[in-house]
Amino acid sequence: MGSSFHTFLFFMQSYLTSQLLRVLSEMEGVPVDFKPEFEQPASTEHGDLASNAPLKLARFLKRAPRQIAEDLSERLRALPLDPDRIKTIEVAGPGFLNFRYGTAYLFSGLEKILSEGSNFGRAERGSKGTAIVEFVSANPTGPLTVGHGRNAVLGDTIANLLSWTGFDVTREYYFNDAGRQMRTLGQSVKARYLAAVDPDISTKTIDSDGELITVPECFPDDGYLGEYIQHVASELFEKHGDSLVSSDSAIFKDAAEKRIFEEIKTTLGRLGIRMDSYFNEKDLYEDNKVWEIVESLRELDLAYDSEGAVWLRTKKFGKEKDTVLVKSTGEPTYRLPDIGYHIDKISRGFDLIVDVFGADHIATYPDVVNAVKALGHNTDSIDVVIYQFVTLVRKGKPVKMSTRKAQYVTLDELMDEVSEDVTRFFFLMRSANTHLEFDLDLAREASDTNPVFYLQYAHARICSIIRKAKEVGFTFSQEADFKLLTHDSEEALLKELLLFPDVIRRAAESREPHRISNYLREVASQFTQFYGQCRIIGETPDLASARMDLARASKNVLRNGLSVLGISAPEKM
RNA sequence: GCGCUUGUAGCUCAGUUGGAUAGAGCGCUGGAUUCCGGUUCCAGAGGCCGGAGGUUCGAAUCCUCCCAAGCGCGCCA
Repeated sequence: MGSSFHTFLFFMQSYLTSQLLRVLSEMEGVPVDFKPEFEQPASTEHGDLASNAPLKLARFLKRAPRQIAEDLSERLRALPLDPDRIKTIEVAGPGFLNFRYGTAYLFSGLEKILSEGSNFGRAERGSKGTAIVEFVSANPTGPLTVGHGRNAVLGDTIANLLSWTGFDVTREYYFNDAGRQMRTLGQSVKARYLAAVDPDISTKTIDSDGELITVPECFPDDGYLGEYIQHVASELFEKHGDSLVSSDSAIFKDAAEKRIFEEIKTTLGRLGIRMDSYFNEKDLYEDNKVWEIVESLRELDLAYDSEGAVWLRTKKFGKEKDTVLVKSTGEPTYRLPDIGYHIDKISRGFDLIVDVFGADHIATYPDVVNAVKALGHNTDSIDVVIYQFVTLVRKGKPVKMSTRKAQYVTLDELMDEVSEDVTRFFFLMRSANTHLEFDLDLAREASDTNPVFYLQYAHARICSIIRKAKEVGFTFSQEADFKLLTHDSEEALLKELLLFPDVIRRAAESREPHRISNYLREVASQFTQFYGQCRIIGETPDLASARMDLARASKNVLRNGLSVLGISAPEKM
């Protein structure tokens, strides 16, 4: 089964830590709780793994760091270190200890990549407990937009990462089909329906971001102008004729909601996203749960009445102002059910609760977490991932977008234009924390300037080599002798491949999928360098099979990595 | 005005949680290649890491103050 708990780096670091501690225990002046640290040097000249222990120890031992480094390296050599694992120790720079891996250990890693196949880099399911990732969570008022797309892809990939590192993951979509937004939706549909029934209905013009639009007289001022509203309306007209003219707008709301939700699910499906559960905010109002929360907050003096509304004392959480929890109409603002929702998730016993929110929530989500905490719940398991907004760029200029009105690019349109794989990748190739500039011209390009194709091409090329070998009937030796892999590019590639489980782990822990895309680019690059310098077919059977195994291992890592990102790994392009 | 986030090569962005000479892709300049897929590879130019202080052996990274951008700031979510 999976290996990621005992990753290659983990093995090396714990081995070197134990050996270093052994040596340090014989030296005077070393603090008892001293823990050596390791890092992967930026430059290969500095070896495979480096420790700054001598630098850290300088102030305790009152000796020059380099001197300490020399001393330590002498003592480590005298142990001696296992040459299969560590080939060389060097003292360098201001006092670093640089270690280089032994090839025997690298080759056992290669065997592992091949034998674990699609599980390489994956930890045992459930070994870390359970996690819930809440994402998308758009209310069904219209098609998903590009902004939702970033949320969806980010959430789904974080869920993948958590699953790969051993969590049993639930993907949840939280929505609200009550409230003002949805009423407006119903009214918008009804107005369009009435216009379909009676084409001569009186109209008015409204201003939408400077554009004048003609709508029926009864169309709500902040109504939804998207074309899909008219689709739903004309469907209702075709089906029911004019029999709904005097119906309540709730019927129209329900019809629109059902239709829109189906479309949302279809859109998510195109991206390969399947939710495990849909949580309707409405359910929180059963058993009076949310009202009990208000009472509890009152008892804690965190809620009070004023101007006919109930207020949350966010000032106590360090905010400048208090905020409304229940409107004077008696309707809660989103904060209250959100508090209830998080308490619900905590009570469902998840070990990790991840929320994926847009930058517009950045200032408000702490209120929710603080309230949950004040109510006596442990909020340590809650982790909020915030992503910045997306700007579509065409021909170097930003594409204008206005979410509420008719003028926006839907996620479906984006996928139609640049494909599902490219959409996912572009959302994942930058850290969530930075503004994403989505260059449509670059995304459409099927060349090496487009990073997705670079990765997929490397995979397809390996598949092609395998096919070719079969075609020409090339014979490999039974068992590959990895010792024949002596070329620099072979060793560099193998070392890169072995990092995969660690990259997965770190990306999962920091909830940063972009680390995977960066890493895969590196793998693809290392592979093409190897490919450029070393031939496979045509070499002696021994060398060819060793290299073929290295190529297969590369294919395995590329495929596993792409599958974490939810992107296809084509055999041909 | 206040809060959060961000500021790194011409452009888009990484930067292993404080390490060594700050990197990649694109673009630009120059080269390579009879080949298992030219959707390739190599080299070069390009930087006051927004600015100024501070912390220490060591700062793009941590602290303070400025400057700029994005998001938010009592009954939208």
